[in-house]
Amino acid sequence: MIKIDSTTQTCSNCPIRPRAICSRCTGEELDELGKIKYYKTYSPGASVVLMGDPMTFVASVVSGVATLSRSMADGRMQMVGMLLPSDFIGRPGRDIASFDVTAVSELTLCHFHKRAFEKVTSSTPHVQERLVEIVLDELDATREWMLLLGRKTAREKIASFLLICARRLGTQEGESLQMSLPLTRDAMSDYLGLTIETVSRQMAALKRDGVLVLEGTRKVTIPDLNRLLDEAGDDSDGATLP
Amino acid sequence: MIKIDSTTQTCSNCPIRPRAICSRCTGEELDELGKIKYYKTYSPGASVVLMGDPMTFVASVVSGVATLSRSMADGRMQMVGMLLPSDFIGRPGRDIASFDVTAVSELTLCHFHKRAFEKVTSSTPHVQERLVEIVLDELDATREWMLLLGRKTAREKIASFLLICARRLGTQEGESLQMSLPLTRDAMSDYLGLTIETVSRQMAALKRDGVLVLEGTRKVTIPDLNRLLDEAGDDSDGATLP
DNA sequence: TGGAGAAATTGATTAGGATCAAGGTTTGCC
DNA sequence: GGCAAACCTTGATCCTAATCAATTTCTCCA
Repeated sequence: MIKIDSTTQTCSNCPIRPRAICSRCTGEELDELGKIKYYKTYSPGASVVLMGDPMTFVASVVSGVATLSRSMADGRMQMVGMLLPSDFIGRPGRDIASFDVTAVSELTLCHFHKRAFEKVTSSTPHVQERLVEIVLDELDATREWMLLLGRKTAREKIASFLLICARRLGTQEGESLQMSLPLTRDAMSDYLGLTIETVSRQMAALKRDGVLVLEGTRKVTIPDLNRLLDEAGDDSDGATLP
Repeated sequence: MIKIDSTTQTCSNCPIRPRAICSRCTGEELDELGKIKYYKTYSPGASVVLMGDPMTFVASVVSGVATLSRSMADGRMQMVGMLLPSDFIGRPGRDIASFDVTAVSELTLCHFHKRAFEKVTSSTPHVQERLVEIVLDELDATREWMLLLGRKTAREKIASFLLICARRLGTQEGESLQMSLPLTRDAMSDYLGLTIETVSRQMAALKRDGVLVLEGTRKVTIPDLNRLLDEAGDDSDGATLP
């Protein structure tokens, strides 16, 4: 029987957070799943799946960071999503991966066999409904990202990225907010549709202007979240992560 | 009882194409829906829903073209999707619209009350499954579009757009392919993350280079689809429409 | 059929980010 | 601790697409 640890918001029987899949699970529905899970670890840079590969599993991120991306024949590539702990990888009903999944840090996934997973979801209406919701959330976040890619300036893109990271990874520290960036400058440039040089320059500019404080290259402090929000040029504060 | 007209691939009882929602409906599941549908017409430029509005219906496009878009406080906007006949508008389980829907031509929608629709879907597993699939398709198309917005040149963007239009709207005409563009230059620029001037110039360039033939401003002939595919710089030929 | 307004094209100029090219810093490992 | 490789920053220059500014071409209705 699956229990939800309401403190950590993490399902105690599996690393899939309630918001990811089992928010309404009170009982045995996912029990079978718990029995068939297995863990797998990937080193930084390792490929989890390649576009076109058969997808025989669904999984959730236990620890580390992974990216979703698509690339062109000549090597240009665009990240289309970033996966943090508790995020879900998988396409119920789909057999072929439609993008690359790559580990950007030491990454641990909790796998489930896709068929078994599908068996559970298809026989459990509320899990099915939750799936539609998850995918709709992803779609919303992805469309938000389209606005960023198509219309925002480099500075706004960086600010938006920091904002998204702050929302998911930031910890309050008195007035300000602290976090450790999940991506290298290089991966950031892939995500934002920029070059690494532009990312570096704009980070420097935001630092110079007091929007952020950098300690080393990854540790970021945001002294004033509203200031960052302004810089991101965002209407909606519902920005989430594709 | 819903019947599927296999010739037109259109459900005879409602204008939702089988691929959109009821490909496996052989019987009464959607019967109730057929009774409660109603049609509504919008003139060009009219707003169907605005971001943040309560969404009390789901609908499908009967005729005309609509766009999905998001905009920033200062007026910059980005189209995030284009809806052609048979496409589906709606977010089962969602009460608030997360983008604007606008008619770009005379537009007729077939509406269903959302609650009634949800009742049908939630009690019909295979319709539920189909819903997940529809949203996953949209997600794939949207991610494909992210690659375009983030990494393609203006010329490649135009070529990609033409390719997508050709796939959905083109009619074989001997060796070549003909179609009528569904969007104005202005709407194209919104879709592609460009300005209207750049769209115009690149269309002219592609015409000059023999990739397309223009008759008036909307009628396009593609003499060689492979040439266009090259210009679009696309790996996958699975490009679909967000 | 003519004319007005919308839509599209074309030209000149500018600017934001890419590219090319060195240097600096971290990080990790022996 | 020292070294190498990866990662990051900074500078100079270039180029693509944006911006500003007129026309020109459609469209559609009186």
